[in-house]
Amino acid sequence: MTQVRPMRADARRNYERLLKVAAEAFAEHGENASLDDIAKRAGVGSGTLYRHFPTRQALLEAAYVDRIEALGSRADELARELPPGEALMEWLNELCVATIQVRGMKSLLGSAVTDGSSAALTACGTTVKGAASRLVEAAQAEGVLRADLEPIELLRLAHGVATASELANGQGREIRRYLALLTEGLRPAG
Amino acid sequence: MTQVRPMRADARRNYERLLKVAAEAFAEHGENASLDDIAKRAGVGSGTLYRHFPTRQALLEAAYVDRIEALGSRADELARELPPGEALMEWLNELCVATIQVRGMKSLLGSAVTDGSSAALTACGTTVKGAASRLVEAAQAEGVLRADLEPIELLRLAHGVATASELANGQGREIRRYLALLTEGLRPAG
DNA sequence: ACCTGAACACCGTTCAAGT
DNA sequence: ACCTGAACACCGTTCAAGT
Repeated sequence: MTQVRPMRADARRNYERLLKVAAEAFAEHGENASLDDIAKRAGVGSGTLYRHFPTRQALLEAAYVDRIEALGSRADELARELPPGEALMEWLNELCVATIQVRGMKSLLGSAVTDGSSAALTACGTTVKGAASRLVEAAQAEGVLRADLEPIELLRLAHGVATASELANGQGREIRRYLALLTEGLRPAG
Repeated sequence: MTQVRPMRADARRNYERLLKVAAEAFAEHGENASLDDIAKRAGVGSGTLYRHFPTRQALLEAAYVDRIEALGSRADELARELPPGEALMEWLNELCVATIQVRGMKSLLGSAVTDGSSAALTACGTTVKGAASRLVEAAQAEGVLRADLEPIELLRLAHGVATASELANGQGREIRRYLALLTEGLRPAG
């Protein structure tokens, strides 16, 4: 573990202002919000932004850490309240909703499950994959989920479902239907 | 129908050079290839590019019209050769492969099935949706596909499957597996 | 140790002037 | 009727100078 020195007071202040402004900017303009504009609105030079967050991904991740953590603890909450199969489906639904409705979250969640992505190894990726693994294993132990399904595959498919719902432009109204189609398959019922 | 006046010789020459160069540029740099660079490489002013193709989408569509048409006729070819269910699955597989492997095609195919997108009404959207409809109806008539599934929903889900496969970074190796998971559902077999 | 902001390279889009 | 390319506004990134 690398020992983290405490930041100088002005550095810490800038860091926090940047995070606050960045969250607003991503919410307003989406994941491609202007970095220069974020620095200006936070009242710092653009170099300062780059010092704290070398890449757009880094800033995106820092701005949404708490939301990702919330998704993680939500998984365990659902696991306590519902049977494994239902807990998994409900969590996937909330994951997809966040993917679509929280602007900037999509690219973050996407790179968390991208093979070979450096972001996949960061806090965000670890949290999401951990949560998915616990729910998947419980559902498989119960016999309500294919045993050959890897947690990361399910996360990728959920990202696909979110993408499909996004194309329908219904602010996520189609998520439950598309998740159900994935779960039940495309063959006629019965 | 609006009568199309033939283009002036130099206009036609520029139009064709732009298309050729654009296809190369999209293949090389992806859908965000620099428009300015395309104009330069085609030896025309940037204004000329904008005259012929007012938006990036318009250029993208023009550059890939023939590939889209090929997907359309491929659907009918498969319908003649295979039983309806297999023809549909094979076509979806080829659609997903094109989505991932032909750079620039993804955004085009995406906007073709985006609700409210102007591109959805263009030649590209009509062709793809027509092909999907024919295959879907045949499969439903045979009783191998859910009767409540709309062709456009299936196209959106296929786009989602392509996205999921893209995240796996396997150049499309996962497409067949992910399509199978969608078709068969996530519950244990048997 | 950290911050600033000018400087650079790049891009999309428009439009007055040209043929 | 069509083309050219300068002009404008914008963006990401770096780095010398400052505190």
